[in-house]
Amino acid sequence: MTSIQHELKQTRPFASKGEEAGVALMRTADLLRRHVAVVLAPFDITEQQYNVLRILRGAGEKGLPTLDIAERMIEETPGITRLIDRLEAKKLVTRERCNVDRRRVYCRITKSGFELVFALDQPVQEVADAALSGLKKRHLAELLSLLDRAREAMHTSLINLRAANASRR
Amino acid sequence: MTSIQHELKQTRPFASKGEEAGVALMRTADLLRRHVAVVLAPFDITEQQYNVLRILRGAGEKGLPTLDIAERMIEETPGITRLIDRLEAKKLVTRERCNVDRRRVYCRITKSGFELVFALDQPVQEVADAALSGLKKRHLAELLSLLDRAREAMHTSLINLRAANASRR
DNA sequence: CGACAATACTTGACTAATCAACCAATGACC
DNA sequence: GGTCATTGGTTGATTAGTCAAGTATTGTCG
Repeated sequence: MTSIQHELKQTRPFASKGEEAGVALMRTADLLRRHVAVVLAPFDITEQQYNVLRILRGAGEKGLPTLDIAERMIEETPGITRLIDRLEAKKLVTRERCNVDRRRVYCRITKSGFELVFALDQPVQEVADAALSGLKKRHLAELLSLLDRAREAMHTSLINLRAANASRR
Repeated sequence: MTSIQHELKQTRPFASKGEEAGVALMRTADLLRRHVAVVLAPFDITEQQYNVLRILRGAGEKGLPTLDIAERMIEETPGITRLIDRLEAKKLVTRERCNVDRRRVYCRITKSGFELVFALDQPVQEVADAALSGLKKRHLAELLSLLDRAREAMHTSLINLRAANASRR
């Protein structure tokens, strides 16, 4: 009986190693996500909102068009517009329509948004390191390389899957 | 520049290896989650609903009390009651109050719920294997062991974190 | 230059997740 | 046996996520 089976009190075995690794992967990520959420909660922002703020900090002065932000999110987010609506309401970002290409809306982080992300830098790093403290440096590097390798295959297969699914209608 | 930085078009470096591994972990898991979601979509159930059905299949005839299901979920779900409400509405599970301990509500999978999970076994396993096809057997085993090790530390630290946060009020 | 496709969002309608407050049943203790 | 904490679950209010359809702008090509 593997550790993940024990954790989830599973009675039946996994159909394949891939399925087992997949379940372990999603569960581990969820646990980590919740670590971060606990740190963010007192500041009244969600992980996704925090993710946007960090992206916009990285983008600098000129900001970034809405959909470019969506592309850079850790977790895919179709509701990017309303996500940014909420950040705008909190005055953590501003939006401005681009004059060169009037379809685009540039988003920029505000001063108070910047201060918020900055204040969160240390606690977030600390919680991430603490959460993964079970792994030594060498293990972290190994994990990273395995994950990179896994994602490579997934990136193309997800596109294919969706295309196949869409055409089925 | 690492692969995850390139993927997210990140301009600034990660503060620590832990943070970088954490981001890679959440992104990889999200990608996998979406693979599964695409497979489940035609059957009109979400990943969480599917997770509950699989748990109840494993539980067998006698079923499982509501909160016991919550404990076994891959992703933590405070909204377990309403999640099962929806499964009940679809006639995929039934609920019955326990006569021995009248606080408990036992949930059981129905015949059509069982048939649905059964029909999904193969496609779900296939998509998981396909998604992780970048990793050879040996790699999967390594990944699994690294994830197990990571979760061990997280399990206790999350409880502590939440307790510390709660008492701060 | 005019039709048509593509891009970059936005909106509406709906479903799902979250948190706190609640209620009922049980267990523990004097 | 009566109080009080605990357990197991539900509900209400709010926020967030999702999908499909819509609008405005731009780019393409005959």
